[in-house]
Amino acid sequence: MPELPEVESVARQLRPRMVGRRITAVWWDPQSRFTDIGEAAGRDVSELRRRGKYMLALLQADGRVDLELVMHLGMTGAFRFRGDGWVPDVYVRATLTLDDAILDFRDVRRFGRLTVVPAGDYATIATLAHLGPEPLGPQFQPDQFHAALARSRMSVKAQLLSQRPVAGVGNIYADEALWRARINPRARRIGRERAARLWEAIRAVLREAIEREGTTFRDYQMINGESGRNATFLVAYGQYGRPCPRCGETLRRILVAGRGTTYCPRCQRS
DNA sequence: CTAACTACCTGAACGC
DNA sequence: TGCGTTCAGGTAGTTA
Repeated sequence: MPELPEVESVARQLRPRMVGRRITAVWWDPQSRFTDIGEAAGRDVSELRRRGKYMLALLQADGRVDLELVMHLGMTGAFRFRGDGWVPDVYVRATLTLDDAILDFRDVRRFGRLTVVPAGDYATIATLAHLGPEPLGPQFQPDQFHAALARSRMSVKAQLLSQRPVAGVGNIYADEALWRARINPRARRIGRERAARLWEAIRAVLREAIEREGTTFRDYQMINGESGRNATFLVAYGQYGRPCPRCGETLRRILVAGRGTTYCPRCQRS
């Protein structure tokens, strides 16, 4: 379940090996739900950005950026360069041939997506088009975050997962941040003070996870095939049945927005 | 429009 | 040991 820290770690490794290269050919599994990425062929990658859980490769032809390759890892997506101890297997769903390397996109569960859009035009990708601010960027501010949460009547966890109040938070870091901020995942009205606490918790949890290059349970790998080191630091996500490290109460597992959710019934009361 | 629900996908874990 | 069932979860599409 790659979320912002995992995608950031992948982007950091991908960037130096993609930017400045020409995509000479592309292949994708016709059975995948990828839209056509054929337009990427023959273009140069001028920049690799990350927005939330998306990676965006700016593509230029004749020195002008006109297209964008949008990449999402979904649940099990990973990029690997041929060589590097990596040999392609049956789960490779797309291949980008660069002028000096071959890059495979491997995705066991096929939840990942690659698609080419006109530069900056995300009309066909609703989540990206309505994506909230970067949690570690200057646009993400406590008051604005409070106002964004107040605009919806969904539970706070469902809102985080929607990517609208803030970009890049998924199931793992939502549970971690809500635990840290002592907010019940089902809470629907979040006051200014608690919004500010959650704002801080999201930033802290993501910053720490990025330092450890993400959380690996099973599938997430970086370009070099290595795992992230954050899994052993998780306090809430998947820790149900264990005592809360803060108050000792047994952490409970519930379903929120259709997702497994772990929280502390004592210190995350409301 | 909003919010809730479901499908997608496949290996791992579980139950008998 | 073997086989069937359930679970995980980000997003898109559908429904109310």
